[in-house]
Amino acid sequence: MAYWLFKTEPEVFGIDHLQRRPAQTEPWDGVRNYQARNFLRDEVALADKVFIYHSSCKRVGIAGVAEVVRAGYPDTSQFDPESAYFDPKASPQSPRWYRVDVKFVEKFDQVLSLQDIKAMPQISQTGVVKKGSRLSIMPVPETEWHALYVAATRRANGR
DNA sequence: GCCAACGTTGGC
DNA sequence: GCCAACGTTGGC
Repeated sequence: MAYWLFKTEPEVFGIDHLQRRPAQTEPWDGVRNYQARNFLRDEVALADKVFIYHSSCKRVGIAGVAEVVRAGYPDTSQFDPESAYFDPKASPQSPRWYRVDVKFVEKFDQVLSLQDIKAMPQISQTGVVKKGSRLSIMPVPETEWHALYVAATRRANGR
């Protein structure tokens, strides 16, 4: 099993939206970056765990956890001329963009802030701490996942 | 709203 | 295939 971090703008779709979805499940679509696409298509697997990261908002950081319930398959929004994610160069015969389905697992009582994450000496690989990292789908090394998870739940317990 | 960093586009 | 111009991301 692998671990990931997915960025999202909580005003558009955040951990609360995911929790309220039917079956608490949602297709993670609209990713239009090749490096992120490659992860979704080739590497993100069933049962992988995902940190939901809130960006471009007041409380930037990791808000909770989701689980992959369907591995990569074509993002149908690329075929829909009505969609903001429409891509005229894509076709069902040769899809360009992929998505996975994720299911809500838990929401942390408090967001583990980017500031706190950057202050953790054991976090160096997870892209979010790197300057200029704009990837919206990024791998999290297992050891860093566990450290982040402990930090997030410790905060949630009020210490 | 600013601006640095990055990805993409397109002329050549 | 280079690279300048442009658009977007995202923390602050």
